[in-house]
Amino acid sequence: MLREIDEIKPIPEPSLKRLPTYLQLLKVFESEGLSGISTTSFANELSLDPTQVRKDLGYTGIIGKPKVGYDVKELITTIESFLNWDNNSDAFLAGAGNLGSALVGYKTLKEHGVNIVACFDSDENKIGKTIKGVSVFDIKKLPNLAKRMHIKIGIITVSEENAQSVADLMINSGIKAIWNFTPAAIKVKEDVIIENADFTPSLALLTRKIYERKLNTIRRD
Amino acid sequence: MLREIDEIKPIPEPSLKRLPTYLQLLKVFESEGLSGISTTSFANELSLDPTQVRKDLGYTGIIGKPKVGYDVKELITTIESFLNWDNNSDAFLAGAGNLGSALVGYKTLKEHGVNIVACFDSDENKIGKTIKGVSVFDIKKLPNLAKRMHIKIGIITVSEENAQSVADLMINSGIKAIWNFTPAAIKVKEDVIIENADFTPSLALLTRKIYERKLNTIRRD
DNA sequence: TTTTTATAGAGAAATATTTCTCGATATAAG
DNA sequence: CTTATATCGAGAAATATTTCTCTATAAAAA
Repeated sequence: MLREIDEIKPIPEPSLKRLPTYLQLLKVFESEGLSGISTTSFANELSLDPTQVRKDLGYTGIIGKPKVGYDVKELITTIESFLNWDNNSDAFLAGAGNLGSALVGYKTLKEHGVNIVACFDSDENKIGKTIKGVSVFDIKKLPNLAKRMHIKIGIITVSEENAQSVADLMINSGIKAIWNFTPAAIKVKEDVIIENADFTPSLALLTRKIYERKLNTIRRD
Repeated sequence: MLREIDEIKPIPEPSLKRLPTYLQLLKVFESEGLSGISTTSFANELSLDPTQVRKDLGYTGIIGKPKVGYDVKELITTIESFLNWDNNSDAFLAGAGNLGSALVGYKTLKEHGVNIVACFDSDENKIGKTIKGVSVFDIKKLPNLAKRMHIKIGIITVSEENAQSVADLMINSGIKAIWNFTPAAIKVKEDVIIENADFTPSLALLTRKIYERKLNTIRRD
C-alpha cells in the first residue's frame, strides 16, 4: 500500500489550480443533465489544450473511456475527493470587515470543506455582534478558543500591518494552516502551511495586460 | 525605438505575479528608512532563490550595483511603472455585496491605478445607496454610463450564475478588460482582456496541502 | 460483421521556468 | 595601494510544464 503512494506522481501546482475550474464546468453540465464529458468539450469551453485537461484529470486517478470521455458525476466526486472538499474542517477567521463577511457568507466555502465557526476582531464595534449567524469575538479570546476547539485552519482578513502578528497568535494557538488574504508575506515555521489568496498578483496581471495591449496597439500603427 | 520593444523578453507570468510581493516588502523597508536592498535580503525575507529575484527584477529593466544591490525608492517606482500602477483608470463594479464593498473600500486599488467610480446591482435595496461614497446604480444603467464615461475596466463580484451575462453587458458597453471574482469561466472575444481573481484555486491549494500533509504524517508512522 | 471515428492515455518532444556557475565590479578591509 | 568580499547579470544546466505523436479502444456507421 505504501509503495503505491510513492509511485503516485505529485500533481503540479498549475494543474491543481485548474481543477476548480473543471469542477465549476462539470456542475454546469450536471445541472444541464449531461452524464458524460470529453476533454475536447472541456477544452472548447475553457480554451485549453485537450491533452492538458487529460493530464490534469489523470493526476486525480480518474479513468476515462475512449470515444466517450468521463462520467460527469464520477468526475465531480473524484475531483472533490482529491481536493479533500468532501471532508469538513472548522476554521477561525480574523478580521470581520467586508472581505471577512463575504467569506463567512460564501456557502461555497462550507461546501468545500472549510467551515468558519467563529470570527475575531479587535474593533469594539464589531465584537459581540454576529455575521450571518457567526459570532465575532475579541481577538484576545482566539488562543483559548482555538485550543479548546482544536482549530487547525485560520483565515486572515485583517489589515496588512496586522497580518504577521495575527498569524503568530494563530500559530501559537495550535493552528496549522493559514489562508492569508493580505498582501503581507507572512513568515511561518516549516510545519505550518501558508496559502496566499491576496489578489494583488492578479491585479498585476490585469494592469500589465492592459498596458501591453496598449503598447502593441501603438506598435501596429 | 521599435526594435527595442522587439528585443525585450516578455516577462513570464510567475515572475509578474511575484512583483507585488517584492513591492510590499520594499515599502516595509522604505518605511524603516532603508535606502538599499540586495536580492539576498529579498530571498531571506521571502524564502526565494536570490537568482530568481534578480531575474524577476531584471524584466522591469532596473539595474543594480554589485556588492550594493538596488536603490529602494528607484526599485519601487520602477516596479510600479512596469505594472502601470502609476497611471489611473476609472472602473465600474457590478455586484454590490460584501466582496464588492471590500474592493470599493481598498485604497490599495486606487493607489494601484484602478479607480472604482460607480457600482451596479439589480437588488432594489442596494440601488440608490452609496458604498464608501460610491453610488450604486441599477445594472440596467451600466451600458449608457459606461459609454458616456468611456469606461474600459469592469469588475465582476456578482454571483457565479450571473457572471457571464454581466460580462456580456459590460463588453457590449465598450469595456475592454474584465476582472472576474467569480469561479465562473467567462467566455469573451479575443480582443477583451479577462483576468480571474477568484480564490477557489487558492482554496484547492490550501485543502490539498493539508490533505498531503496528513498523508505524509501517516506514511512516517 | 467490418469499417470508421472520436477520444483516452502513454511516452516523446518542445517550451517555459528555475537554479546553478562564473566572470565582472563596487565597496570595504588590510 | 592591494586584497578580500558581496552581489549583479549573463549564460548554461537542470527541472517543470505543456504540447505533440501515436497506439489502443469503445461506440457508431456502413
